[in-house]
Amino acid sequence: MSEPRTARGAETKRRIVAAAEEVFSEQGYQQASVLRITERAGVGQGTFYLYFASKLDLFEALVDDLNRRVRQAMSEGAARGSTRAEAEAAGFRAFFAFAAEHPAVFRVMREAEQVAPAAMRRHYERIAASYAEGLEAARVAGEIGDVDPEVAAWALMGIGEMVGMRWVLWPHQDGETAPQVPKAVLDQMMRLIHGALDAKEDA
Amino acid sequence: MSEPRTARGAETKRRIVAAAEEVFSEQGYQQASVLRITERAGVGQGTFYLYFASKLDLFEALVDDLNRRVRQAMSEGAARGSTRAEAEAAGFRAFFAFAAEHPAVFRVMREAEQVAPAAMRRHYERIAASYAEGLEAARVAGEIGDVDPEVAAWALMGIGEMVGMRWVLWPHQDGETAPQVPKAVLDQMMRLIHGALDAKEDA
Amino acid sequence: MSEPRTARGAETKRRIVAAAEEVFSEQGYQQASVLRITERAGVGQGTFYLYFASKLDLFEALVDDLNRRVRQAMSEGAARGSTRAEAEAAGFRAFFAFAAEHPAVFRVMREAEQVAPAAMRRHYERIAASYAEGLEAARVAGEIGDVDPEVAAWALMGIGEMVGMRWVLWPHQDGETAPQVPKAVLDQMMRLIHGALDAKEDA
Amino acid sequence: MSEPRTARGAETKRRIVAAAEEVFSEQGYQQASVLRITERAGVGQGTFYLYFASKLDLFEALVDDLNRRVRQAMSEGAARGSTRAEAEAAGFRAFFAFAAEHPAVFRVMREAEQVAPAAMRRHYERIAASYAEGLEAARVAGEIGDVDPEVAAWALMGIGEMVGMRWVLWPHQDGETAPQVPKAVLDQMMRLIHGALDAKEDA
DNA sequence: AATGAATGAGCATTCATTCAT
DNA sequence: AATGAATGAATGCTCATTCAT
Repeated sequence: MSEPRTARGAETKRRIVAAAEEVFSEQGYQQASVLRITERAGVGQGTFYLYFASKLDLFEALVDDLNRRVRQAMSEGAARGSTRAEAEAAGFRAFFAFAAEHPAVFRVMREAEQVAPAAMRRHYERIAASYAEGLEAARVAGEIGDVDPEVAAWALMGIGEMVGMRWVLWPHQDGETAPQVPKAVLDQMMRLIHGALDAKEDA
Repeated sequence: MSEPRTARGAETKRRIVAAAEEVFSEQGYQQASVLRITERAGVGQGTFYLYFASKLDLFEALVDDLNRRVRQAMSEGAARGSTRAEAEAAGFRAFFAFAAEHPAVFRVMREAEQVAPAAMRRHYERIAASYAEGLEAARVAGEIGDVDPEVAAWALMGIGEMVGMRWVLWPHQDGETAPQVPKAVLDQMMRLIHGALDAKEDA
Repeated sequence: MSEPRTARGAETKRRIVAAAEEVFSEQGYQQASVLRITERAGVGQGTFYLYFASKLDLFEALVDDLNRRVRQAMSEGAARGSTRAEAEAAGFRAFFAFAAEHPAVFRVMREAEQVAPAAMRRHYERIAASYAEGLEAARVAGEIGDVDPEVAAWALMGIGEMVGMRWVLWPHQDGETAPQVPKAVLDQMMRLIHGALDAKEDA
Repeated sequence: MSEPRTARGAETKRRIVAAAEEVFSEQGYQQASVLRITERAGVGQGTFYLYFASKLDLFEALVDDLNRRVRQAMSEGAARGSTRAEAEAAGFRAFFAFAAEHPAVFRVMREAEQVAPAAMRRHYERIAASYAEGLEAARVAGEIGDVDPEVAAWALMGIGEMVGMRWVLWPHQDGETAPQVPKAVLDQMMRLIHGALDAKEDA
């Protein structure tokens, strides 16, 4: 197992990761045998071990890859909002859109709890850190109330996860056009979030 | 496979379910072989199939069982609060306490996404329905703002899940005394929730 | 395991044998578990071992039982023919009728080759002996040619088996009315047999 | 499971089929575990599933393989006879010789009744069709009487089966030199057959 | 006489991984 | 770089049989 040394090798590795995302997402970690992944990728079974030390190694690589891509999508989304509140909503919209395209971001991550716990923690911690950073800046700028950025970050992430699972993943039938979270739901959700963050004092 | 017809049989079945909660939680669905479960339960391997049609059948039974118990714990907890806000906080505390005792409520459920998706949906839907009912009553009574009870229910559940995973499950080392969510975190979390629900108007 | 000592016990044993004929015939020796047989018989699983030492013991008992009954049916059939030729045809007709009612006489016997070879040999040898005896008497009486009764007996039995399998067993769908060998086929078959037996000289 | 793509693979598959004929014949379908077959073939247990989808799949392949070989042997045998009657006797001799070498042709086929009924029917139907064709030609040529070729074909096949079982299979002890049907028995049998087929008129 | 509970041996099948080419 | 062949450990499940009641 080693890094590809030629363009052909790099392409082969890329195809294996792409196949893995599909197969892990459709069938879960255990059902997704190395054979099925290599068949989907159109390479021989032995080829797998040129680029990955083990099935678990590939899984962890996929977790990290998904994490990188979902954060990228979210920050690009958020960049399109002109106000803080708009950026926030746009970030969530981008997350839901990514999840609709890549249900693996739910399915693989949830299974990762048992399969690759460290990789799974990294995933959530990175997203939370990113949220927390934005919240802290907003707090300092007085755009939101005096909330604890870390707790708020995890709370917001939990809301996104659960709403996404409920309104993106579950209506999603494999092969069907990916659904969007209904506008009314998204609006209600953002209203709750703004209420939570704007709170200046409380009981 | 059938229901036990004697007291001895009922006791045997109970021991298998208890063993399964431990083993599934520690090792995950795939690693938790039927042999390991029956050894933990102290019964023969074949005995398993007197009471469960398959390993999956037991898993689904466990999901439903955990769901029943966690809802029971939450409603008992909530009953101890005298005001609505106190009841809410007490419900979350009860949830976190249950999760500390039964980490399976996170681990098994997350894995259920791939293993027994229908059972897993039932779990979340039942909890959400319970939350939504309480929120609707509070809304009608004017105790909270004019929120959509269903969206709010899923949002609250997401917060509980994520905070629980971060502050109960992760610090939890198997065998070690079960941790509590730090008071400061719980307070911050409740403050966010109250802010979200009390919102009277919004952008 | 022992003989029943009461009328109730005798009835229980009878029900087990009757259930076994059905289940062995439908599912084969291996698929026919003791549990399935006792369920069909409407008795408890342990009850089986009051009357049979093992599953194999029951199977052998069933082979012998079927053998007794098929020979009984054939000799009763043959007794209805007034001439030798008529008796012969009537014997075959009775065999086919029995086989239609009791496909086990094919299915169980064929499987017995591997499961209980001694019992299976007894079955064929007894029928052959019976045929041979009749043929020898007919030969002495000059009713048939100078054939070797033993070879002829096995040949006739082979014809009956194969024609029965082809025209009784195969058209037979479980649950459907039992078929008869078409008259034209039976006539052709008897013509061949008479030709074979009447042969006085040959190349 | 797929066809071998290299010479090495083809050789491995061949060894598995050869081992299967022995083991199925000696021990029967159920006792012949995949492990026992692969041990006899000298390959790993998993290798089996490279070439066969299941134990049953191999069994059916073996039934078809035996059928092909026994028909080949019979037609080669028959080709050595110069007259029709001689060809017929030579065909039976070839069948008995094959059966002596390959008792599986009885044992496997008889068990196939329960295990793989469709494959077993194919076996008998192919042989019968072959017989019937020859008989029809002989009938048209006036070499035999006016018999129904299909009924006669099944009758002849039944004779061959039963005589073969009685005088080839049963005297056969595994490992011992393969027996031949005694000449006297074969002569008697052919005499019966000629009598049957030459019949010009009958009741 | 009858039975339901219990068991452990046995088996078909899957699969991650290694290796020779 | 690529691959198909090979493997053996692991596992879910079945089942004949025993036994306490």
